[in-house]
Amino acid sequence: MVRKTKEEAQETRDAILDAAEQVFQERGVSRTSLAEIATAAGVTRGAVYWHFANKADLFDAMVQRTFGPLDAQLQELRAGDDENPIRLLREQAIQFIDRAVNDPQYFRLLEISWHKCEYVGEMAAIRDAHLECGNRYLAASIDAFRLAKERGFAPASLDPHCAAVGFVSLIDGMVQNWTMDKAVFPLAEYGPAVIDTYLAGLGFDLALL
Amino acid sequence: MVRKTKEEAQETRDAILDAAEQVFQERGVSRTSLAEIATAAGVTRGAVYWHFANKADLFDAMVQRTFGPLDAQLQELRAGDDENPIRLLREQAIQFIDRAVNDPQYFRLLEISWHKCEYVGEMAAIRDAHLECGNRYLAASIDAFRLAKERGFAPASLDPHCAAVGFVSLIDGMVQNWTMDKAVFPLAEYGPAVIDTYLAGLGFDLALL
DNA sequence: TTATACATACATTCGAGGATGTATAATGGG
DNA sequence: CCCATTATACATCCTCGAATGTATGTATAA
Repeated sequence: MVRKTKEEAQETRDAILDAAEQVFQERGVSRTSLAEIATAAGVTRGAVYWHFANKADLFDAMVQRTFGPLDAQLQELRAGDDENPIRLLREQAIQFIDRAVNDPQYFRLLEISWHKCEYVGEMAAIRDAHLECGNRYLAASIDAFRLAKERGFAPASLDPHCAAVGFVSLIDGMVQNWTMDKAVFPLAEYGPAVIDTYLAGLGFDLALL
Repeated sequence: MVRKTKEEAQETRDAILDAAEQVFQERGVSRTSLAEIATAAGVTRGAVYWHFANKADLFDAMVQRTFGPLDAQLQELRAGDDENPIRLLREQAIQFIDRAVNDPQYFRLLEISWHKCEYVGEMAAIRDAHLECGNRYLAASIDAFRLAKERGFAPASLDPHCAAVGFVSLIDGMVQNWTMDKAVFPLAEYGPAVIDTYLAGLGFDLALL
């Protein structure tokens, strides 16, 4: 039970992160002590403090583990050279919804960061990162709507900024409400339908998507 | 500083609730001690414990103070005998947005319950109340869409449940995103526009609203 | 005279953050 | 290739402050 190999050390680190997800989801971030996480992971607080400076650092690592790779997908959106950029925007939104529905770990992270965590104090940095990521997604959406308008897929009256705000708010709102109580409505079914409703309201021809 | 009259006692109670709003917003619910609230209110912990059993009880009272009367407005929606119930639904949604923009106390409560509070443990009861309130609003929205369809204001293909989920999610998402950073977009301006976009996508004639 | 509306003081618990111990893997020298 | 050294990956221990809840004191309104 001492001095593991580097691989084993990585495993315990992952075990701590896994345990943190579980306990954070059950008891909330600020109410869980590092001792609880250690116990859930089958180690002592010493191990936790070895791998992470404090709870905020642990939380940050936990978030980065699953939300970090998400940035790559964002780049894909901006680099997309589809004739109609809204097609890709729609695709990725539906992918996001599908992942929230089917990937339990992703769901846990969403639930924790939305309903089991207070974005204040040392968590403010994480909040800012979260917010900045959201803003980059919004910026990409604005670009997509603007491009689509220039290419004639949307009416000239369309305001790209307003349209994008509504689009991302719609998705955020649906997934957030769904994470509060999955039984209220079937997200996998309603999600795409509501998105298409909104896009139709903007004047897009759904047959072209 | 001793034995006040009943009126004065009510004033200190309100002062404690006011202070709680401020401190909760600044530092988050779980990170603020009752001592901080007491100091901010200009009293001691004794006063806080006299008026409230503990932090959860205080939080509950704080929420009820501003969100309690909201239920009455909900009844208004169900009792509304407008020919087109979506007109009233739209009106109330815009009122909600306006209040979030113009009423600082209302905004504080929204920000606290969305971003500065963890819905776990003893707060779970409050979460459930919050959720139940949301579900009642959703139920009222479903009714409104169903009625509107029956009366021919919407195409026969409209699914009232799905339409209502999208509607409330849209509003929730916009106001939530706006509370995270007011500078990203003008809620008072975009809110109604996005709502109308969505309603148009559902097939409603905006001229009739 | 009693209940109220607090202030003050006290006991207890709990979690954070080091300090320290320690067995072993990794590394370098002969 | 073997051995000594060092760094690693934890476990254990200790101290400290902070927050909670309660108990008690007390002046005044009722």
